[in-house]
Amino acid sequence: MADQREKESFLSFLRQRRHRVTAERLALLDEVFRQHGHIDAEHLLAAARGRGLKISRATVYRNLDLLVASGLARKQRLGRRRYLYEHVHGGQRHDHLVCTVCGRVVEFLSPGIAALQSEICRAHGFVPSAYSLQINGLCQACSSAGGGAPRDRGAPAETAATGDHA
Amino acid sequence: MADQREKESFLSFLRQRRHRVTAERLALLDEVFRQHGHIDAEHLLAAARGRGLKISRATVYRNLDLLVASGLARKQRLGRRRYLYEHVHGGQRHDHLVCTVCGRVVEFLSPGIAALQSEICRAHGFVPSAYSLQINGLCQACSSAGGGAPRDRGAPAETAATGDHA
DNA sequence: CAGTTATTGAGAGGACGTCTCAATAACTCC
DNA sequence: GGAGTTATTGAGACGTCCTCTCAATAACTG
Repeated sequence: MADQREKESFLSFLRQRRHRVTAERLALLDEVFRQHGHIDAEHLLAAARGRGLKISRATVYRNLDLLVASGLARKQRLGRRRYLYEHVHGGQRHDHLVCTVCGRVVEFLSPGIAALQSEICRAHGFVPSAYSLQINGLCQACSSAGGGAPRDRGAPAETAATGDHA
Repeated sequence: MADQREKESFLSFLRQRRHRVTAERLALLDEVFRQHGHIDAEHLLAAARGRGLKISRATVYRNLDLLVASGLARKQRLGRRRYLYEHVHGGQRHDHLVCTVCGRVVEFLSPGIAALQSEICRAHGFVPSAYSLQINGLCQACSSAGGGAPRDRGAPAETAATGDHA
């Protein structure tokens, strides 16, 4: 698996920084690779514990941030309150459509937008380190499922109520 | 002042929804107009109280959200933990550059990006209600002040949150 | 003016991290 | 391998930023 390469990459990042390769880090790393798509710290913690690992919340957060620092993950606020972490795949930047009704997240790529962003940064003498673009609204399913009848007691995105213009 | 028109607009929004025009709402509305640029609920609360108003936190949040619902404001997570509310001026959408060092927020307009976003939504059958684009990085001042800026790689840390462990 | 009901205040509650600190365990060096 | 050094860990207290509850209050309505 390509996971192997990422793992290597993380390990060498650790060593370069003189960080230690602990059992917890490795376990967590495995746990991360087990996740598909977005990684939620609290879920990750629960999952790890569910699997019998004895690991503390602080350790999860610390190491997730380390993963970000290593460049392997990206940290963002999607949807509601939590941060979401996600793999960074070969420098391929993507952004998100978040359904305010069902919470579904759709990823999309837009080189065009990326280019415009770079241009804007240049224009402002701004040195970017992270982008975050997200569009909230109704996904196809929810909008065809009848306007405004939320049939899901889940956790719709935070900007749900904002009647922002389009 | 154009404030007057916005106030009107909010009042009629209230009436339409059969909401009441309370003293607190009006005071808060004034307070909001007193703010320049971004509105921070906690600051707003402090400011209102500092001015002698007796108002509860819950009321501030409730009414700020109402302001958003009315379309007069937008609610976003900029920078770190808090939400920021900001006026929506005549449908003119703008986005933000956020400096991870000094926290400065620079607004910018990009019709090009807006257009691409609409196109993406169409392509996904997605009905957008709110956009949020933000770029974190170093503002001109901070990057030329050079100094302690983390020099290492291009690690995409979302906020300065993870910029520790030097 | 009386009645109905949205709104308020105060503070409890809760989500989500972040921090502290003593105990532990990875590395390093011999 | 063993000792020493020090990064890392776990547990939980702590902090921030909202959100909720509920009885009291005050806007509208007729």
